[in-house]
Amino acid sequence: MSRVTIADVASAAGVSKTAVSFAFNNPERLGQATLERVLGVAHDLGYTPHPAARALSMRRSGTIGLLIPQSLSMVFANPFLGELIQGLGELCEEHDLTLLLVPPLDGSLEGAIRQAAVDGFISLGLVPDDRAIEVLDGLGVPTVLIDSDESPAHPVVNVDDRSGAQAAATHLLELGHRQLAIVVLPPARAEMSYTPTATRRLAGYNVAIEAAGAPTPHLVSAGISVAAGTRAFESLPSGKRRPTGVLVMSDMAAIGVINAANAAGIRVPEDLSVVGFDDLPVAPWTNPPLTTVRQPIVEKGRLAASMLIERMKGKSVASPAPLSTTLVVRASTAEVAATDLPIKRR
Amino acid sequence: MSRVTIADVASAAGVSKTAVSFAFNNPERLGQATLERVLGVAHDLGYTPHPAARALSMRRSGTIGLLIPQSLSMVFANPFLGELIQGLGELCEEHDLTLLLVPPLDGSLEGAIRQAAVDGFISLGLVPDDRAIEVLDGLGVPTVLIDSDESPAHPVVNVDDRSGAQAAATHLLELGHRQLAIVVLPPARAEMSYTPTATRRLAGYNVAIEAAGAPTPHLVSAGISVAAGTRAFESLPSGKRRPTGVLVMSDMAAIGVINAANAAGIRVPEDLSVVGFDDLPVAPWTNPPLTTVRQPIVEKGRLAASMLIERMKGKSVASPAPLSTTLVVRASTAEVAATDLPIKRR
DNA sequence: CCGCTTTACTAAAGCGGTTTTTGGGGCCTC
DNA sequence: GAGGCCCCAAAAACCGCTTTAGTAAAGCGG
Repeated sequence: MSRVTIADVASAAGVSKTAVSFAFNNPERLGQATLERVLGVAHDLGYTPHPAARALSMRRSGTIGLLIPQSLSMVFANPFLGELIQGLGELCEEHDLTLLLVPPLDGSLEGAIRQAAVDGFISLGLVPDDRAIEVLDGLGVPTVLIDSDESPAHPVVNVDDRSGAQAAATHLLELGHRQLAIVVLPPARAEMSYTPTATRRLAGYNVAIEAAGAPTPHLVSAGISVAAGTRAFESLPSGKRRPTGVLVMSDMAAIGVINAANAAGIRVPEDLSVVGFDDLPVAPWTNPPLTTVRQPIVEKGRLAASMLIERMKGKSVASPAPLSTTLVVRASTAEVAATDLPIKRR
Repeated sequence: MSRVTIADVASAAGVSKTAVSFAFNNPERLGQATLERVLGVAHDLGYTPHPAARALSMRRSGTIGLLIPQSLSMVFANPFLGELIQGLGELCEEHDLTLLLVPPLDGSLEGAIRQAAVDGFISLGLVPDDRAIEVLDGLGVPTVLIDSDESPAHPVVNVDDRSGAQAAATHLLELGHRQLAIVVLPPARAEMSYTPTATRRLAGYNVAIEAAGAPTPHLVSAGISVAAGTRAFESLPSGKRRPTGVLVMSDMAAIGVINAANAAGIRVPEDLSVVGFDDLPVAPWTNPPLTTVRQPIVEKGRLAASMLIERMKGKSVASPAPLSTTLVVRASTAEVAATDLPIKRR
């Protein structure tokens, strides 16, 4: 009961393999009668070209790979990826492409890359000189980077993390907050330093804080899950050094912070202001609704996919300007409480 | 600057292609010295076996396909899929597999299937006699069905939709609601009837309603997005025939219903009780927190993936019993208001 | 009826690997 | 010193498809 091959169809229809192949890919090169006969026989036999054989022969698999630096269960816990895929998906479907999710296999992204039969890669959060990207380059597979550093070798799609972060910090400072904490995104892979995204956001926060002459904020690193946000809250200083405002680099972690605060009897926003980052669809529904920095995630995916598709056609594309971010003020931020005002401390 | 092939490595190392292949796949068949030399040369040249060629030759691609009946942008708007992929992903990574998302291409799932070089398929929400599944069978690719009907030909992973739905309806009825509406999941594909899931949930709702002798509920069909829920609410009867309780087959749509109700000045749960289905992570954060039926989505993915992997090894696996569902009561449901009590109408 | 182009189809050479089979020494054994 | 074994490595077949180059027959103007 093995698979029906092109040779089976050919002999059943009394023609050559070539004719069968033409029937599907080059019908105008066949006579009307033969064409119909071949197609008929192929259909009766339930013939489908073997995708791998086709890919090998045509040097094209009809698939693009999404390079994910962490495990799938980790990264899909954050709706961010779902949003991104919505954007990628639109373009993929438009161009008859399927999307392969490529997480590290056996701890190694490079190994996973080698195994992936794709026409192009979209990399998420990897710096251009990551080993994995170098492997990609060696292979000559077109690649587009999302949330990375500027690179001469690759087109890169970014948002204006810095301005967004700066706006978030400024917002808190204008509400009178001085004692701030920052919840930083963790490195994509254990041995690395901050992700490019985290670095830019951190810079944005700090610009505003320094400009306002506020004290150096307390830094905590936390994953992108609600649970990680909870842990981050618990590691914040308490007592009189407790921050009155927290800048969180991810909405999911921000939700964790809010939950943990509520559980600890600290009211948001009365006792603690929280600002997220992303503006995920859940942001308006949290309790209280989350003040956050909006970034156009779906658009990011769409743009990256369209650029990759251009590259796959052999055209060269330039990195676009970073997409703009905007602060969305909801109810998780408020003026600092009177008792927390710096003036009280004098 | 074309790709480095096995032949390049072979000639550079002064050996045959066989030796190079053995160096990677069968190292013990090579002498120590040759092995090291070949591996060294391969590394220097940056050689990586061509995945498609490898797949063709080995009859194995190291990829499993997730068959998605709708467009990616549609289906990823619901966190359900992200949850499911968390479960699938765990098993994939454990077994060094990557995950290919296969939505309909050019409107045709079958076409997309043919193009996908995978070792097995997981199908979401398709009935066993769907054309797409038939194509799969013809190909002899192992397949596991999620959210489908019982099938002798395929293992299928389901949850106990019926009991869950029945519990949800019973809950509302016990709170005194009589005038109910049901928001049904739409067919997976335009030409089809209700999905297996929708059918089972509907049956569960109806069992409870009939047992309580309540009037026939109003039926509305709506997609799985918030916006669809909003539209569903707007098409509910108003005036004295307005339902006091709504049973929604998806949390996202339930959120839309709540939003729309709030916007229309109808309070949840005082004026309207809403029950969802899924218990997505957002359910506790909605305003008010959503009463809903919990189904173990991640577990569903895990189970389906592990079954598929067994099948891919040639073992045959039986469909497990439906995973259990439980009603989670939160704040979106309450006793029917006095003015709505049937007794008032007499 | 001859040479030329078209039309309709086929043979064979890839695509880049894996795997089965074959063969060439070197070392033992009797 | 011939035969037998083992160890390594190479040759060749194969996976299933596409595509180039080529051929036989048909069409056609003169």
